This record gives sequence, structure tokens and C-alpha cells, in this order.
Amino acid sequence: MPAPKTQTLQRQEQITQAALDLINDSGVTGLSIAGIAQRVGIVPSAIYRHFNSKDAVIDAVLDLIKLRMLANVAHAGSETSDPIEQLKLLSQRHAAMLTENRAIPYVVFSDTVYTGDPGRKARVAQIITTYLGEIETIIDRGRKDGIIRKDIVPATAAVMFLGLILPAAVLWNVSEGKFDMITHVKNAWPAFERSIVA
Amino acid sequence: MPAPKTQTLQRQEQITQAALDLINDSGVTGLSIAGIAQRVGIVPSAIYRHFNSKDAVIDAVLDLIKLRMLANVAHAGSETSDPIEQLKLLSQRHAAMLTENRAIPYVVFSDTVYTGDPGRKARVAQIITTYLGEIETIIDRGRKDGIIRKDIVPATAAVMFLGLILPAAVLWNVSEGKFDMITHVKNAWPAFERSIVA
DNA sequence: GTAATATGTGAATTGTGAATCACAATTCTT
DNA sequence: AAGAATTGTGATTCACAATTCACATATTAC
Repeated sequence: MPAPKTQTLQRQEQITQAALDLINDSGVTGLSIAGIAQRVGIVPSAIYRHFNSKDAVIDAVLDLIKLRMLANVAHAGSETSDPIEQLKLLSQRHAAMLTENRAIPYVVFSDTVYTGDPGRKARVAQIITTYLGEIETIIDRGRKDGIIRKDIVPATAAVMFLGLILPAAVLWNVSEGKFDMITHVKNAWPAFERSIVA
Repeated sequence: MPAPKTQTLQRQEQITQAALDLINDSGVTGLSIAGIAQRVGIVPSAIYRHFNSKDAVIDAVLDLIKLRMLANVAHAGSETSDPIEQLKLLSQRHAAMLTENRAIPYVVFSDTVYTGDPGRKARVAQIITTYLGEIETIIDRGRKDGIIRKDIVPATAAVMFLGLILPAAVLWNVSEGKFDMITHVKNAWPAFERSIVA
């Protein structure tokens, strides 16, 4: 029996989410139109009613990821006004998010993502840059408040902040979840804090 | 005309190196038997005289990467006996190596690598773990010498050390080489040092 | 020098997955 | 309610890449 007809806007959301889920389970390599279709409950060719190509689906997934990452920053900002506390909170939330969504590192790292569309890489770069920009803003505020050392370059510190989480995510990934990244981030935090506080 | 016959051992080296080069240029996705064969100067089917499968080639590439990474550590150890200096040196050499061999992050990150053989992921994990182990050893020595803080857990610090380089490598990669990772590592080092020295 | 072995070659096979298309069923417009 | 637009379906096409195989040629062993 045919699947019930559903408006393109909703289907697009379903398809994007299914694609993200599929990447979570099988990596970017495992992302296939057939796989997405199965999860959504429609037939592969039906995907093309809502997206022009597989590349377009991947682009939508990227948008979704960007949304989630920035939502994280916004949330940390609403919890406390202390820059250091914001960073600490963000590091934990970011780690937690990656634990639940391995798709994010998969997509960000995978060269598969870049090979399709030439501009894709630039999109990913833009997502990371935007995220880093938010972190820089937090650090800069801390500097002006005198909480963070003056000789810290916000851009450098922001990348280092990422370094608090990124390698942990990689380890967590290759170790099949055995490496506890949440704990690592918690343990590493004091050292990171020590390196930037005034 | 047929390519000159060459002993399997040499061919295996050529093939492995060609595979690494190909990944450098086109990512793991771009790694094809045909592509490798072309670079080596033989016909695709000839690859199978020297490797049982494409998976076997990838395994060989992993071995090569492991070799290069550990050679780096050994070199840093031979330059100086001061643990802090060793780490500093290693960070710079590691960054330089990744700049020349983007294949390494490609392979380590790419899920493509894991999908083939189930044990592949464990192999990658083992490479990273071994590398981290070497770093831990250096840190541990520094602790015993009193140069590095006692409250630093070597395992945590080793992962943080990786965090000095890894996010920079990602940025360098997505920015098409515009982000200067060598400079970043150099700039970030003082902060990292500050976080671990006694 | 001859047989055995190793290496190289091109054609053919196989599998996979994205994309297209004609047609069917549903929903929307008026 | 009729016609237009939207969405779903199954068959099919297309490109591409890994692998196999029968055969050719060079190297090695004896």
C-alpha cells in the first residue's frame, strides 16, 4: 500500500532527520537514498519529489547540524553570564551532544561530504567558523572583564577550546564508546581554565 | 607495453604509497583500485597479484601511517631530554606532518575506513592509543622530574595534547589550507604549557 | 635449457546505488 | 464535481568500481 501523502515541507524534515539518524548508525558511507526512504516509509524514488538530489539532502543535514550547534551556544549563554562558566557549560553540553549525535563528527570529518559539491567544504568551514566566532565572543568578553588573561588571543583560545572536545570525540568514536568523553572533558577543564584565566 | 615485472615486496610498497598519495589528493572516497594502478603504472587487475583486496591495501596504508606517527615521537625523543621541550617539538612536527599528509586525518576520521572490515576501527583505535601512550610516557617522566604538575593525569593531558593539533588540522583542511595550523600550534603552545607545568 | 613460478594484461562479470520515467492515487482549487 | 497539481510507486537505466579469469611474458630454480 502506498504511504500516505504528506506535504513536502514535512517530508523534507522527515527525510533530513532520517538521513541524520542513518548517518548516526552507519556513517556517511552508509547514507543511501534507499536507506533514507526505508526509514521514512516511502519508496526511494519518492525522495526525489522533495529533494533534487542526494547532495541536496546532505546540504539539509548540514543546516540541521548548524542549527543544533548554535542552539547549544545560545543555551549556555542563557544559563550564566560568567564567561568562564559559559565555556565550561558549553564544553559539557557540546560533549554530550556529540555523544548522542556521532553523525556530527562523521559529517564534519568525512571527505565524502566534500566530494559531491565543490562548495560543500566551504559550508562546513562556515559552520565551524561561526561556532568559533561565538566562542571568541565569550572569550573576548572575559578578557574585557579582566577574568581572562590579556595575552590570550581569542581566536587561538577558541580553537583550543575545540581541542578540549574534538580529540575526545574521536577517541570515543574509535573505541566504540568505551572512552568516556564526558568524563574527559570534565577532567580536562581545570587545566584549560588554568591556561586562560588571568 | 607491459610494465616491467617487479617483486611483490617492492610493488606492495609502491601500491601502499600510491594509495596514500591518492588519499592525499582525493580523500578516502577517491581511493580506487584503478586510481592506484594508474599511479603505479600497472593495470588495475595487477593490484590483485600483490594484495588480496582493496581492504588489504587500506590495512597496509594504516600500517604506514602508524609507522610515520611513531617515527615522529622517536625523533622528538632524540632531540632533547627535557619532557616539555619534547612535547613542544612533537606538536610542531606533528602539525607539519599533517600539513604534508592530509591523508592521515582523512583516514583516521573517515568512516569509510571502518565499514570494510569490522576490525578496522579497532586497528585505528590501537594506533591512536599507542601514540597517546608515548605522549603519556613523556608527561609521566616530566611529573616525576617535578617539571609537570602532580595533579595532572597523564592520560588526560595526552588527549589534551592531541587537542592542540587536531582541531587545527580540521580547520586547515576545511579552509583549503588558508588556516595556518603551524602558526596556531606555535601560538597555542604557551597556554598549553602553562596548563601543565608545575 | 627447461619446467615451474611470478607478474602483467585486457575482457568479462558482478554488485551497487543514484537518478529517471510513465503511470497511479491523492489532495487542492475553483 | 472536474481538472490541475502534488505525492507515491515500480521498473528501468546508467555509471562506476571491485573482482575474476584465461592468457601472455618474464624470472627463477634445478
